Amino acid sequence: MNAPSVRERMLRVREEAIVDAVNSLLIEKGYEQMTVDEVAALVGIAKASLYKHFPSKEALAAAAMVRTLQRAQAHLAELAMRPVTAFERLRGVLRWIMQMQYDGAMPTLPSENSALRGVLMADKAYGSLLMTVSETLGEWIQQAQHDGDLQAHLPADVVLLTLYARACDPVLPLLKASGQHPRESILEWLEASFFRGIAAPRGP
Amino acid sequence: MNAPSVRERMLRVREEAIVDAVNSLLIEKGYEQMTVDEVAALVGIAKASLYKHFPSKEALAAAAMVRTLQRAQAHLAELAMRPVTAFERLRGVLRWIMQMQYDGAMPTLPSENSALRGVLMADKAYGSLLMTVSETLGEWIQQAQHDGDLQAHLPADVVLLTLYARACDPVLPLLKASGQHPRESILEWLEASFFRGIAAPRGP
DNA sequence: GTCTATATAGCGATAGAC
DNA sequence: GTCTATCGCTATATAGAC
Repeated sequence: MNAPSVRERMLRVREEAIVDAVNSLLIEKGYEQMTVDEVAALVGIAKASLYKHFPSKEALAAAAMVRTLQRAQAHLAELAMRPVTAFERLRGVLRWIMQMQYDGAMPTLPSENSALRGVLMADKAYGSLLMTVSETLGEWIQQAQHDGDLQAHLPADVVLLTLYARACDPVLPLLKASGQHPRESILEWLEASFFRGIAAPRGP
Repeated sequence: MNAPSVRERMLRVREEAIVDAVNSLLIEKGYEQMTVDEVAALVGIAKASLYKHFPSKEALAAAAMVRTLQRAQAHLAELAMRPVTAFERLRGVLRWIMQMQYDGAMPTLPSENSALRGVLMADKAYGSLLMTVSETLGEWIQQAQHDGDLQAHLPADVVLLTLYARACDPVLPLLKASGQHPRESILEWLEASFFRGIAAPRGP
């Protein structure tokens, strides 16, 4: 293959800037309240120019969510290379989710009745990425259960959904917004409550 | 005070029907995707008539959410009369939330970037109700920590938010929608993961 | 208070010049 | 491929008759 031409590279840079803008608006306002006019204004180009790159608002949002999933996948690949237990890898995933959320870099996954949900379910790239990621996580979950680090009686899909749900949990952003606790405390409390719950350990 | 007149009672019945419709549409589609036309159609009256009862779409949603909070408060009052520990009362609250969610009777609390959030924060009735409920729950949380049933090192506001977050957690509806597990299993798994987490109990 | 009909505004998407 | 200007639709909210 030839090296990308100058035109192609400029195109990619421009589209990356667009996806950046979409991403931050998705984080700030969510899909429904994000307007294409705002995206154009944030990128600094006219709305009509946006539509030369992406055919619809839905495609804009899908591109942003696909990029987030790609970054998640890249982080999984890093974790997979570390010589640690499956449990430690899952812990790493949770930390990554929470750090992204804390830093305001994670567009919250669409909950049940969001219009974005329908958009993503119709997007093939998103769907296949999600399947790949889920398979990797599913293997780690089963391994961690086999190692005796996760409760073995919980179905793997329950654990997987519980983990995904941390990406759209309002607790972390609300605690951050309250300004009453330092970052590390918040991350530790939420990690602990994810793995150990909030109840006191039982006596003998 | 005099007994309510026939007119007043009809008014209340009509408005109750409106709130019912709003509630089910909020559950089904969420605030942004719910249209006032749909509400009117579901109630069976003209849209203009709706606006004689409620001044805006925001007021419609707020009324529905206030009623949900009132029902929550009523359930708290029931729980407060039972001769059980604070921990058991909190467990009862969690079960109530999950049962409402499972039965499709709970409009999911608005997460960070929903327009509904701004609506509710501006609503005085909702705000004062929320404060009352939070105070009751806060007392139970502190009592349960004092009893040694909840981890004492977790700040009460973290526990409170974690509990509230169960009301907008997508895990339960997704598990229900998957159709792979019976209702009671789902409720038990989620209750257990809330209090005990998903990790296996530690060693020695 | 209920209706039909309409005003008003915002937004997704497009036309057409350059 | 970028722009300005505009279309077309939908949704909130209101006017005015009964």
